Amino acid sequence: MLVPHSSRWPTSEEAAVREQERLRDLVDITGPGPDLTNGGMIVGVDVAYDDAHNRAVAAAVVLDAASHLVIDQATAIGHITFPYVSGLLAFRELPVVLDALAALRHAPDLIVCDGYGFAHPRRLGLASHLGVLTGIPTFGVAKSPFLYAFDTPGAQRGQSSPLRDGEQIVGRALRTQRGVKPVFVSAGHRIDLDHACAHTLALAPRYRLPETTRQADQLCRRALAAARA
DNA sequence: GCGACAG
DNA sequence: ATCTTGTCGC
Repeated sequence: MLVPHSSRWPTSEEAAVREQERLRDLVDITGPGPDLTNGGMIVGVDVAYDDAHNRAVAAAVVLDAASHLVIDQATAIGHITFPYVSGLLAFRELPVVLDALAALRHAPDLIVCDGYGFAHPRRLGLASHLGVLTGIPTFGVAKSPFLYAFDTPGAQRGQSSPLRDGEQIVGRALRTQRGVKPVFVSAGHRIDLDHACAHTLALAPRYRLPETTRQADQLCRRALAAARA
């Protein structure tokens, strides 16, 4: 797919924060997102790290929206150019993620990220950031509540509770499987929270994490292991 | 000042 | 994220 390489990659934390403040005004977390009732492509992205060699490998795996079968996939390897800083994860992960997305045959209809979107100190988590850079609808599914508060959702699959930053609702704790910890969903760009949660639930019929994330996670780990050897 | 802190 | 064995359960 075509990916604009016009994005800026700051090297200091101060410049990164300024870039987030510039991009957050471009985010749109309203609307139903893409209509996938007549088919479509959902892509999951994830990154694995090799700190010893200062390298990162990203994977992008495209699933058919209806069958959840893998129809395309790509990986990319790159140098780590930004440290892990809570709140600035996008600057560490997205450069190599964009390279993996660029290697796909076609542009997907929806991107599922490992992490947050709107639920972020400046409302620009990596999912929202990636959405603004690509123009493609995105949302985030995280494995921990980050900085935010929530009440334990009901035990049944599909039950949820608001994820709160003070009085503001920034996402949702969603139970994708009975008897398993919830995941934390937030809107990224060009799709609202309700639709993001519906997609998350549909993508997790058997496991806690959506199939997109599981496939991308496995692929980038395999690719990193292959690069080491 | 100290600890917490997506991946 | 990553370092890491066995173990309980479907």
